[in-house]
Amino acid sequence: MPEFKSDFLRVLSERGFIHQTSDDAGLDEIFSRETVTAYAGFDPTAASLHVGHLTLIMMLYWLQQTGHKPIVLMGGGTGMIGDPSFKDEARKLMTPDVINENVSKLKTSFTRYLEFGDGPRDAAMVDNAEWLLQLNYVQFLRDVGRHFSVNRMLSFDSVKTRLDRDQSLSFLEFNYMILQAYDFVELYRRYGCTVQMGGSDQWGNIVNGIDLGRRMDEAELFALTLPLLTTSSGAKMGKTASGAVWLSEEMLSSYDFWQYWRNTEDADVGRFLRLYTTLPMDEIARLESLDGSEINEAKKVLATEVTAMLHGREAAETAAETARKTFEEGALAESLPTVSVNRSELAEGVGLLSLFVTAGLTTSNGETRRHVRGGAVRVNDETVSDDRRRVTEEDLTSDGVVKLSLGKKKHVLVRPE
RNA sequence: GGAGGGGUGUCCGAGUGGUUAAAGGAGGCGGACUGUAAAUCCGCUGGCUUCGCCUACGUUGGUUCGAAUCCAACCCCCUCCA
Repeated sequence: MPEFKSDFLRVLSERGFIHQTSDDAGLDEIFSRETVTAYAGFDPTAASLHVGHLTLIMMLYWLQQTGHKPIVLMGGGTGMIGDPSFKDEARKLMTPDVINENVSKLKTSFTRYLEFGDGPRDAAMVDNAEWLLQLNYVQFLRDVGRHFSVNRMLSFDSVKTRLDRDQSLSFLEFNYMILQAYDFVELYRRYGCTVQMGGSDQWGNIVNGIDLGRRMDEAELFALTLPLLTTSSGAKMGKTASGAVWLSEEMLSSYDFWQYWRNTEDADVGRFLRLYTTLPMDEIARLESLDGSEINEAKKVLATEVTAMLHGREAAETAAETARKTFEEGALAESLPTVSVNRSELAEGVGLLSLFVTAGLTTSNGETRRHVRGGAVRVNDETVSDDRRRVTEEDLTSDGVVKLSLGKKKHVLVRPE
């Protein structure tokens, strides 16, 4: 691994952020010489970012911390098309309404990581809909399209899977990389942005932007990509049964977010501490060297630190404390996720099956029933074997709640109202 | 526009008239073992008022006692030709 002069690249390098750059020496040069403006793009394909985006966000964080200017580019325009890179088939087109809504929701996730403002090093949030939606087709083709060779575009790995599998790649999708390339040039013109960062799957798109910048403006632009993250056992980051591990509190509680990190595989602890926390390297080295069950301490630190950055220190401490009480004392923690039921309903008795659905632990009565058969369902820590069991006021503990558990890890409190 | 191929459950993928809620795999969940880990083994994996009923194999109709399987029309995708 090369030695870098610039603070930014040194931090990224020692923490394992760098997969590939277009020019190690050139990047190092500009980062040590001046305040660099760099951007990363996020497409509004869902109403929340997920853990997979976190690496890129952390990269932007370090960029700002080491004295440079990050730009968060929302893909309000490119979202109208959909990135075909490495996808097996075309995504469904999203309606402009959904895109706009997603764009506005995604913005909130960045506020804890970056300081936005108008200063030279303040982060900026830009939406490429601003320029992409007004392009004049023929003019665009003449200005930008003439710089692209279809022969070359077809040779990119990112579209090869589609072509090799004889699946259609629509002209619409084929244009995605041109628009992303154009974004880079537009940001260079507007903000003097010279670096684009992204996942390794974006390499082709980014390099296209670099070429286009050179051809149109004789600009010297750079690419910096991140490794595509998987867990040690090869699973993609951030996938669970209930879907992705979302960053939005609305879509995933801070307690569940904390739990996700707490359950990190041993082999990933060090890597994740470096990537997703801001702890000093020697502290990470110490945590990482813990053996056997002691590594659980490191996992708790990891979970708390990552949660603190996203949801705030207080929420993280609460989640940690809730987990400690629940798992280590077996006690009933007040702050477990809670659902409320009508008190009069409870007086009559609520069916266990549907109560689990209400609590969000299962998605159907049938699923609950299967879990009962499998011995996974507990009420106040007692295994339930009768799927017709009803939950009544008599099940209320001295704390006035009923604790429902699915398996060893998922718990929800039911509170009468 | 013409010729051919295809659309199956979360995904991949078998199935070409009946015991098919649909093989197999992946993924996911649960159980055992552990350390809220990994690996391993076992179970589950459409819904419901569950000895039964309902929905489901691109859509809509039809043939039949009976269809994912046969027929017709339509929609979408792919390949080649124009």
